[in-house]
Amino acid sequence: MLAIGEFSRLTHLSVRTLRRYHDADLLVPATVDDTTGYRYYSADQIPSAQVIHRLRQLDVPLPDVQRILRSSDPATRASLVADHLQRLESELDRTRAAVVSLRRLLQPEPAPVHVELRAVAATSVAAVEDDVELDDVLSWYSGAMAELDAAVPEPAGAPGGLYDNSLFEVCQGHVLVYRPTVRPPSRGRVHPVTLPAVELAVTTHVGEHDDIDVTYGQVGAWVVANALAVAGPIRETYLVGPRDTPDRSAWRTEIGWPVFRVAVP
Amino acid sequence: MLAIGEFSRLTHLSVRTLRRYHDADLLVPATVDDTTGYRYYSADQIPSAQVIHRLRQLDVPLPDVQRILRSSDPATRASLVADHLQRLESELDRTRAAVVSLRRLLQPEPAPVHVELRAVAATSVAAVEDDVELDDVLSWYSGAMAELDAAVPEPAGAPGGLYDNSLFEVCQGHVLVYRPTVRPPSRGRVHPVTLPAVELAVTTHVGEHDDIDVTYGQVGAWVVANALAVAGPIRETYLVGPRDTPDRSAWRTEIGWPVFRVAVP
DNA sequence: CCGGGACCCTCCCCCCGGGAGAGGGTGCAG
DNA sequence: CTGCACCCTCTCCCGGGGGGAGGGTCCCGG
Repeated sequence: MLAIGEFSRLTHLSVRTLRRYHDADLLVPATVDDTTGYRYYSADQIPSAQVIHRLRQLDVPLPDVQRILRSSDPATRASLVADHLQRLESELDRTRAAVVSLRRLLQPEPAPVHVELRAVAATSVAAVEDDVELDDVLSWYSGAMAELDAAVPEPAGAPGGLYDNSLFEVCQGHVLVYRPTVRPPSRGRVHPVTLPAVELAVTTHVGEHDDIDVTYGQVGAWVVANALAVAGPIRETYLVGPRDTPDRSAWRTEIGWPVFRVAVP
Repeated sequence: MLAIGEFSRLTHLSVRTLRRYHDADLLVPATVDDTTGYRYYSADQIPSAQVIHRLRQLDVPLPDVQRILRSSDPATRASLVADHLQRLESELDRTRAAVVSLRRLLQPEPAPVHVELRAVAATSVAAVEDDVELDDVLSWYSGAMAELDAAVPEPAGAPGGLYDNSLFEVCQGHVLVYRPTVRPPSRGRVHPVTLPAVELAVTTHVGEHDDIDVTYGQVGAWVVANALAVAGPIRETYLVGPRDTPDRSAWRTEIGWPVFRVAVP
C-alpha cells in the first residue's frame, strides 16, 4: 500500500491531481482510511495512472478518460481513443489553416479586394434546405450537395448556397444549397425554389475557405463604406470548387451580400 | 461607425468576446458614448479583429496577442508570432510522443520488465552538476554533456546522470551528469566527483525517452513489491544513445534506483 | 512516552478564455 | 407613444489545474 505522496512520485502525477481524480471517480485509491481519510494506492494502480496521464497529455476530457478506462472491451477502448485522435487531427488542420491565414493577414500589403454591386434576377433552382448548427454545416453541405448532384443531371450554372446571418451570430441558422436548372425536380429533400431578385455586393474569394472570413470582413467594410445595409441571407456561389479541381489555389467562391441603400441625410 | 452587434457580424467574434477584448485593452472601440456606454467601432478595425481572431485560434494568450498587435515593427511582430509557432510545434511533438506511448500502454500485453538488484561500487567520475528546473533539464543536459565530452577524451564507460527526486516532485532539483574516467579533470564546470557505492534496482529502458516514466513506474512497482525503499537520487546510464546511433529503437537507457531493504515485521 | 517534522486531510480562491442569464437603459420605426 | 431590437453592467459557470490556510496523523529518534 502506497500513501498518496509515494504514488505521486511513482506516477509523476501531482498529489492535488490524484485527489481530484479520486473525487472524479477516475482513479479511486485501493483503500481509504475511514477515520483519517488517508488515501492508499496499490502498486498495480500505476498502469491506470499512466494511461490517464497520457490521455490527459492528449487533452482528452476527464469524462472521456473515464469512459475509456471503464470500457473493458479493448475494441471499444481503441475506437474511443481513435475518435479522440481524429479530433486532434482535425484540430491540427484548423491550426494549420489559421497559420496560413495569419501569415496572409500580417503581410504588410494585404491584397485589396474588388467589390461590385450587381443586380441579380429571380432564379429558379433545385434546392435542399434545413436549419443547421454551424459545426455541422460542412457535413450537412456535402450530403445535401451529393443529393442535389444526383437529382439535377443537367445544371444550368454553378452551385451555390444561402446562409442565414444567424448562423454566424448564434451558430445556428437556416441554410439552403442549390443548383440552378430549367426544370427543378422534386425528389427526396430536393425541391424547387425561386430565389428572389436582389441587389448584391459581390466579390470573389480565391483559394480554400480557411480564411474566407477575411474576405467577408472586406466585403463588410466595403458595404459600410458605401452606406449600404445588409438585407437577407448571404449568398455564396461555387464557381470553382473541389469538384472541379483538387488545386485549392484555383478555387473561386463568389460571395454576395444582399444590400439596400441606406438613406443618408 | 458600427454598433457592437454589426461589428460582431462582420468579424465573427461574439459580442461578449468583443466586450472582453475592450476590457482587456486589446481592441478598443473607436468611440464610446460617455452617457450610454455604447461601443462604436470603425470599419478599419476589422483587420485588427481578424488578426486577433487568428491568433486566438492558435491559442496565443491574450497578453501575447496584445504584444503582437502593439508592436509596430513588422520584424518584432513576425518574431513574436514565430515564437508561438515554435511553441505549437513542440507541443505537437509532445502530442505525437503521447500518442506513441499511449498505444504501447494500451497493448493488451505490455512487455514485462526485468528488474534486478545490483551492488555498485563507488566510482570516480568527471561531472557537471547544477540545480535545474524540470523544463530546462533537456537543454541543460545537452550543454553539460558537450562540456563533459570536450573535457574527457578517454572515457572509461557509458555516461550517466543522477537526478534528484525533488525534480519530479516540485519540478526543480539537483542534477548531475558524468562520464567515468580514470583521472577526472577539473576544467570549467567539469570537476571530479566520487559517486558513492549503492545498491541499485536496475532495469533497461528501450527506445526513446518519451515514455520513460512508464518504465519508472514499473521499477517503482517492483521496488514496492520487494519491500524496498528509495534512498537518494535516481541514476540513469546511457548505454546507447543519440550519440551512438540515430536509430531510436536501438537506444538503451539503464535506470537505477538506489534502494535499501525495509524491515518487514 | 513524547516531541517534532513530514505527511495527509478539507476547504476556498485564483488562473484562462469564454458562455449564460439577470436586470435595466437606448434607439428607432410604425 | 409604444414595442422591440439592441446595448449596458453584473454575477455565476465551465474545465483542469495551482496555491495556500488551517488542522489532523504517522513515525522516528531521543
